[in-house]
Amino acid sequence: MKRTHSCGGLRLAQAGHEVHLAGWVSGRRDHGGVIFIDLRDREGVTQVVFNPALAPEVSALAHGLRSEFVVQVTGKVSPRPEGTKNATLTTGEIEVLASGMQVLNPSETPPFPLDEEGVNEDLRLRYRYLDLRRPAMAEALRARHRAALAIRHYMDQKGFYEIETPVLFKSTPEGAREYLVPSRLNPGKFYALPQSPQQFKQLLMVGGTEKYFQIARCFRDEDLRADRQPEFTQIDIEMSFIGREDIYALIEGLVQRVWKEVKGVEIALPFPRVTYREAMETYGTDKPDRRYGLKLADLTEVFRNSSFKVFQSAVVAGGVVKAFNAKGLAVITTGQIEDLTNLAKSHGAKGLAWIKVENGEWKSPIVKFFSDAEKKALTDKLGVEEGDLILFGADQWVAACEVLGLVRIRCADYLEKLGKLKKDPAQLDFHWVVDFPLLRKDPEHPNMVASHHPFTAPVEEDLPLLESQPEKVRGQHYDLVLNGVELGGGSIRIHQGKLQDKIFREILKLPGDIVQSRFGYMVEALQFGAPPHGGIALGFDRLMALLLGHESIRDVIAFPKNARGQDVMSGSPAEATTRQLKEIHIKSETIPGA
RNA sequence: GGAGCUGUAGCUCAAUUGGUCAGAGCACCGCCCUGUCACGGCGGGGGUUGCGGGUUCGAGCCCCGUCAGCUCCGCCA
Repeated sequence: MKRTHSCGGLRLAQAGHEVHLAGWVSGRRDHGGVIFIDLRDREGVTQVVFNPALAPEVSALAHGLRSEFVVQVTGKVSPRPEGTKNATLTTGEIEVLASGMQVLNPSETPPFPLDEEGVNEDLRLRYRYLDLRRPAMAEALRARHRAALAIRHYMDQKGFYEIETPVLFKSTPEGAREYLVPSRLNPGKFYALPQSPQQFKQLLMVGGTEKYFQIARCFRDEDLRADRQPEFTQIDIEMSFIGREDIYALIEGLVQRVWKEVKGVEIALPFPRVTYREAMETYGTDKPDRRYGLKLADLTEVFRNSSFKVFQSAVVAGGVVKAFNAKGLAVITTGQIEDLTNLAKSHGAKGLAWIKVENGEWKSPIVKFFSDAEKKALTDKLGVEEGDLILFGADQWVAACEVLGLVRIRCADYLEKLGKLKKDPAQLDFHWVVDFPLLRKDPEHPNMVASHHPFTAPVEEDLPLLESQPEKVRGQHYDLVLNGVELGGGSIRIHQGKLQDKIFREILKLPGDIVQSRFGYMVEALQFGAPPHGGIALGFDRLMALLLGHESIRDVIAFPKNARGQDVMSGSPAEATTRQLKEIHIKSETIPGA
């Protein structure tokens, strides 16, 4: 053994013991005579003292130590002299008086300091193996391991089996764009990497497994975000003979366990339920951040007969007028108003109407169109006061809500920077969003499409509406939301083959041959006595980011990709050779001769 | 596909209206220093201001283009 203790473990109790430590030099203070080295491993830091009076040869050697050298030290644990204890270190009561030292490996000068925050992320990713030595990253990996263990213990206690499902799967083009994997043995054919183990976990239920879970890697070839990676990890769960309430109870217990074991934080149960309709009406999103107000109000009736044509015509067209009061944001700059307008426009709005209330005056390009009655209704409904900013949306219901929902979030950011609003990460507003519509209209599609996926079961009492008013049918779907982040979602599935087939053919109107080739085996499986079943998937990376207070899931993944899906350390993705391409029967447009 | 922000030493950043502005701290190298923990002192090296054009007597600063990183919109059944 190269060491007898970790660099985080020594206390006064070990005083007088001869120990071996090994680790990285994280700092040195060379006084010419005595030299102090902070020796770091993943458990902590211990001060090593080289005293020329006690160990002249070793001390001479210690002059040559530099940052990130890997060394092994032999010495005696000694209480620090009075007045030199360091309360910021867990090992601060003691130090190790070196009697021997060996450099196990020297190091180049690190390209960035490992003891400071705020280093350019691109550089950190390029040297991820150094970045991972930083205590914050070491802590993230430790916590992630703890969380995974807590999940496995909890799921085992609840009677679940952890079962692996294939990574080489089949393309199901309805959902997210997939990564394709060419098959060498089957020229011209491709696997696809799963966007989730959805179909396999349902087939496990048909297979009588009853309770399945998996900490599963999933793949989606879509554009990246701070909370989206091309490969990410889901806590995937499915169970038989259950209803929605069973899933809520299971997941609430799971989340409670994880927060308790990793953070020591007690979470109150049960989580509140919010309907999709209510979330959209009030917050303009199906994953609301309810830690702050800025709630949306409906003003459709106020402007039904307005002389302001933009609002009035939206109502005539069957739409709505919505608004919210960004309390205290009248100090907004012209540039910020322009940003908000661009945000609204990029989401399909024609513009963004606003009113600033400053010095007792309503300042706005549109206020001249408002009657006194309309102004009074606004004041009453939105609680308008000096210093407020009112923002409007007028469109079809979903569009108006969503645009204002985005604007609301951006306004909250502005208010937070002004110190007028606080989004406290310690406040944990878990809630379920329920009663989603089963189907929705998609502008790029002639028919209705599944709001989530086509295996979601309709709410039973809505079944009679499936043919007559499909848009009114609610799905047995549920999302788990925390502080404006969708942590996960799932549903009770359709378990009757006939109903599943009807959804594919008659409601989603997929061509018969497509249904057969893509989902035939699913429909067939459901016809062999599939049990009623349902499940959920939680985003493990997002969960960890929220748990540890990180903005980006990249900070809780050991080797993440950048915003272009590249690993800048290894240089992936990279070109393939002509020979490789030939083997898998691929011709490249960008590689000559391939 | 679109929008915004950013790009100056190894790192984090500064440089008034375009005018000795190529700078600081840390890091690095050398010398000194026996109780520091952000050790201290003296000295030193280090730059194609992302890249390419343009305007100007003069560009880190203004204009155009381009590249890269991040964030957001679209996208994410």
